[in-house]
Amino acid sequence: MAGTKDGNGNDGAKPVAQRLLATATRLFAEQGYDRTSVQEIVDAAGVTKGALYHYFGSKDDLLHEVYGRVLRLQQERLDHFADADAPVEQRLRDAAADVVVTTIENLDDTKIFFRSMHQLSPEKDKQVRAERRRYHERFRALIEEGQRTGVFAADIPADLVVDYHFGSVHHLGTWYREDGPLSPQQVADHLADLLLRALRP
Amino acid sequence: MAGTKDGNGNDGAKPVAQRLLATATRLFAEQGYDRTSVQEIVDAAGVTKGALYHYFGSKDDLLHEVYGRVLRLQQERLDHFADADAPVEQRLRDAAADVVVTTIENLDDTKIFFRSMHQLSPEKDKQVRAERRRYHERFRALIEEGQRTGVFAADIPADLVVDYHFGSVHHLGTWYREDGPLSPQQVADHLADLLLRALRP
Amino acid sequence: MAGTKDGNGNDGAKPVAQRLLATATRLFAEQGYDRTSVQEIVDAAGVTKGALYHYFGSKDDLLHEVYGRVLRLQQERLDHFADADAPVEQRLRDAAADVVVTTIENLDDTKIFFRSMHQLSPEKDKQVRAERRRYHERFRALIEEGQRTGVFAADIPADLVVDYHFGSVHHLGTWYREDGPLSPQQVADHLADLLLRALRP
Amino acid sequence: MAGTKDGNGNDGAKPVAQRLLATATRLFAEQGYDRTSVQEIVDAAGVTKGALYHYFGSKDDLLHEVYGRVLRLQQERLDHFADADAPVEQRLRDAAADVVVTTIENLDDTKIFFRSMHQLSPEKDKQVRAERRRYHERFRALIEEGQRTGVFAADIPADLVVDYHFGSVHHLGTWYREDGPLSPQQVADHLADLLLRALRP
DNA sequence: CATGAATGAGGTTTCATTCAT
DNA sequence: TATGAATGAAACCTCATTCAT
Repeated sequence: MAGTKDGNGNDGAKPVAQRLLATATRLFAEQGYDRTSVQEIVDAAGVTKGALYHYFGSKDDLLHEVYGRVLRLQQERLDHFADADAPVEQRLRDAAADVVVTTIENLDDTKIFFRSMHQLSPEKDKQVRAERRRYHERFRALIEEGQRTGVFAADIPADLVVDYHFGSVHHLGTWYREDGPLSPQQVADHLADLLLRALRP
Repeated sequence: MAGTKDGNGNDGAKPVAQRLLATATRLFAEQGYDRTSVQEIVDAAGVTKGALYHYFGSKDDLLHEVYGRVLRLQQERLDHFADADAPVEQRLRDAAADVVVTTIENLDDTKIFFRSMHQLSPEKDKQVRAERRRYHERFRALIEEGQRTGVFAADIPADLVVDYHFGSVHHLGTWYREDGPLSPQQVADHLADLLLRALRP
Repeated sequence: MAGTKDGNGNDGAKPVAQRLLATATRLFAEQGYDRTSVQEIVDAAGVTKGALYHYFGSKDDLLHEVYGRVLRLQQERLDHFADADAPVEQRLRDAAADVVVTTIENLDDTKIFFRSMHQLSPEKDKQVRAERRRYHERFRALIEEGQRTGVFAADIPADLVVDYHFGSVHHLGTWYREDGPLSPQQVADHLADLLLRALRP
Repeated sequence: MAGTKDGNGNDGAKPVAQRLLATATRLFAEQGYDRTSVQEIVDAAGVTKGALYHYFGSKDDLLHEVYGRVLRLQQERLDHFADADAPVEQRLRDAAADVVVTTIENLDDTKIFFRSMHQLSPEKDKQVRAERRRYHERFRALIEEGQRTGVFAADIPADLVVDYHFGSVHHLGTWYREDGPLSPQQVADHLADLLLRALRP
């Protein structure tokens, strides 16, 4: 009786809601939000539409849940590294590398995040933008701190540097392959290195 | 009174095919490819669906045309700067800055490009990927040249650096606003600067 | 007042899928497959398009279902008569007459069958052809048996005789009228008679 | 300069109108009337739509022209054989065989004829039906003559016999293959034979 | 004679969502 | 909790025909 009830791949091991979310995440990442039908999701999850609408108010809700998970995760981790007791260049390096690793480890979620953000309903979009802004500002504060204390070059707007780094993070979904030559940590180290070098005074 | 009947953007001034393409570009950039219906495009362009399908074989074709235009433009400009007679750090800086300026100047096209690439039909997708690869390789060659000649740091994969820079270019559509504090040229100079600094040995 | 709300043929008495199939059959027979729109079918059946596509994968599927029904019916009946314990000329006469009667009794289905066969999708067409061939061969075997045993003229290809008879069956949809002078059984007897006479040695 | 003007397959050898009709006939036979678009016809004939509508009032007209040609041909030939100076059984045999041969020799036209008859506009349909009726009656008269004079069995309605034979003619398009084992003349002889044997008193 | 751009109605199909059970 | 039949709007696309040139 332990583990799964039946033998097919989509058994009842995980609670239905989680299974639906995981399936939707995979399909959204593979095909895009608009190209994925509710029917596909429930078929792949082995449930019926009624079940989906029991747990989620709409298809849009599913997308929002994916966002929520990835946003909470990244914010927590950024706070963790930014609050550490270390020189600012170390804290920035750690934070910059960590977001790369967690992005790669959750590549499906982040692909969806960056590609489908503009497909949320207006109200949810507003909410997500607010959380994104908070994240951006925390990261920017690190850069500004370094600029104030003279360890980073100050002749460049901190906002631009944030977008510079997140551009490369955003882009990971386009080119990173699990079976490529670099491990997530190696990519992270290289990208953090590039950022820190670019900020050398 | 010059041109045609009325003064707004949707009169009959431009040939129908061009008008359709321009309208589609704008709507795709604003709403995304999937969210934009053929009906919306033809209504906004002031023609009927029949006219659209007279000039374009499918909705997919419209997207492909947008891509073609931006790809040709960027490849031409990259070739121009990469072939120049100047030190490699100058050629890379110019190319890196130029792609930022032209991306901002064609922000609708490039937004579509980066967001909707994966929504092309398989055959067209293949074709676009091939052209993208050619672009990528030309850019990478510049970096490798600098690494070989010792003017750029050699302890980082050139491929990764290309994706590093194009991440920030890709990202422009997400944050750049015409009415923001920085002109396209200023953004370009800053981003090229960041790249060149990151590559200092 | 038995059954459901109203007394006309399109109430909710029959399950929706059956009602759709019956309606489609009638309309295909009257107007042809291509000339009958899905909208006409659902309007006549008193449901919406969504309902039709809930039960049938495509318009093509509807046609295929009609075929399936008539093919199964005719094959069963042919097998029944061909397997009987009687002289071959009796078995052939019975089979030949029966296919005429059942064709007339299901004239809508068979009209569609003969007129629209070539409008099936390639894969379904292949399947139908295979079943038709099986039917043809069973019928031919009867003729060949009579030819071998000397009760039928042997100087004519059995294949041709099968097509000779089925030509007249095929043709029934073109000229037979319910209110004409001959009952289905009379037509069947005459046509079987013609076939048997033509086969006299 | 003799013959054709240019080297492609659809040159100007034949007058445009004839070329259009021949092309339409082939396409209608291959794909059916409804499945063949005017665009396909003009593309295959190497002209433009304007040209087609210059010569033919509508797509329907093309179909009607195909019918007209085959109807005139068959009526002429039937009249010729029926008016001959020979015993009625000879005249019937010749007419019955001839319609088979000319049907096979114009199989495209006759396929269209039998399959698409019901797709004519009401007025043209009426006209075609009238000509068909005239043909049918001429053929029936031969049978009745033989029945009156005792050379044919009289216990069967002459109308039914006509449809019996024309069923097999109608059916030719379904099974006859140019590369099959029987020549048109052989098929014709066999089918005429079957008819005459069936009519033996 | 012939062109081909443009029309506008209609084609089949998909889909998120609801609701009686 | 969960089902799945049914909705109805909207999607992309096709086509016979017209008309200014």
